[in-house]
Amino acid sequence: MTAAPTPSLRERKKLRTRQALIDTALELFTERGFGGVTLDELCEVVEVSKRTFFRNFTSKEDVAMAPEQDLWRAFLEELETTAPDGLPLVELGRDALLAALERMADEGWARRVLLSRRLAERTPSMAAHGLQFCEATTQGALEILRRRFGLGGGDDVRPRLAVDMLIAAHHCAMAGWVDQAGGAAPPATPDLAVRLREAVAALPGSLTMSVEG
Amino acid sequence: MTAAPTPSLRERKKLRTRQALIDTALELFTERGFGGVTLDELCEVVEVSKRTFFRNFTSKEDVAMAPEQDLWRAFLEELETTAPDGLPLVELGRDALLAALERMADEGWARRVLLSRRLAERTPSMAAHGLQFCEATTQGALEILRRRFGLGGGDDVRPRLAVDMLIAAHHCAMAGWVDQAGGAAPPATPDLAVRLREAVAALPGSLTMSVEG
DNA sequence: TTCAGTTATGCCACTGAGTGGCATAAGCGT
DNA sequence: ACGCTTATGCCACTCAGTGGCATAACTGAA
Repeated sequence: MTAAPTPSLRERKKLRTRQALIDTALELFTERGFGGVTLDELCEVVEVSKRTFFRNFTSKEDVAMAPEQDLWRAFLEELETTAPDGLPLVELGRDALLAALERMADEGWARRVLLSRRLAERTPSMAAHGLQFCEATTQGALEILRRRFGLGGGDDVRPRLAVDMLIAAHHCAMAGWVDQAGGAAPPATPDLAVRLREAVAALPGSLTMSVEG
Repeated sequence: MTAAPTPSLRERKKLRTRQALIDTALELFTERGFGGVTLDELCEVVEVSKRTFFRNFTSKEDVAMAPEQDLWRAFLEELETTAPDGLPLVELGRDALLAALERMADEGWARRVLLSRRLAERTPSMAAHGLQFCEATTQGALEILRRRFGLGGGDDVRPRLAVDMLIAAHHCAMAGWVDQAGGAAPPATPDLAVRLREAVAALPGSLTMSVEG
């Protein structure tokens, strides 16, 4: 929609090293664990100075969480351009997230996210970094909602709760998707979309659910 | 209920240095910012070796988030001993959290949490650490629910969503409480309890809320 | 009080993440 | 071929966090 077809050689080169860093990092971390790989090693493999690494990513955790960050960035963009429709806020967000998900269909995004999540499960600092980015996305989403629709003014906590619910549903969907992917079939983004719909649909039930039943 | 009245001199000493580290850390961080204070400085003020610091806390962020961790620990204990009652899961959790909150009424807990949250607002790594601890608490809560009530077996996502909703409500309550506390009156835990009740009560409305209304 | 046994602490050296400064090379427009 | 911009490389540095080992402090019993 907005991107140029060929964003100049310099840009492409930068993007390529960035991608190489992400892919190599996921590979090495998966092989020997997050703590078992130093940045110096990673940089040596990719043939890049450590200084360059930190111009592309904010931290060691950041490079391994990059795939998910792409999704959230796309989500905010979708939320920015989507039509109100009078839908419930949660469903509005859900549709924006689904649209963002469809944009990720290309290349090996699914594979990368899968590796990233598996890593995050056994690496607290990665999990923390991911959650922090979710929080930042929440803030961004609320800002958009406030600006576009005038929501969240004063002390109305409902928009915030609605966005948090959506993200909770996403976490559930992602967790189930990652677990399922352990078996034979390589996981695909459509599967994740289905799970997200299910999780959002389960929200009302989980609100009223009681311990016996 | 379970604690001993005087847990031996050694224990008390340990607790004292721990508390001194927390208080001094909050003080110094508030004064000069999280990044503006090195652990060596902190340890020098408290007259403790850096090695000792890391026997009490897992990281620099950890010491500043200790007050909130106490709350979550108490929450899990309450959840462990609370009666089912046939209440909705979210309300069960809410009551456990309220009970935990009442346990925090003593001393300057409110003041410490306030400082901690203010710090976390402008220190991403602290926010991340806090979120990660919430996530760990969620896992712990789900484990308790599964063990005590057989919930969450198979692929039922509802318990997980319910717990996440509770935590989202808590975040809202906490955020509002911290903002309000900026004025004159020093904030108290009862105020936080009220806000938590309100936030939980707002959950159904936020689920159905639409953009025009 | 003394004497073991336990446990917290201090000290020291070390790894590795992350930063700042500055020179250089690579892409870019003319 | 020429400057101009921008990414990169290199170097030295700070500081968080860890491991090992000696020592001091507490504890419980003789």
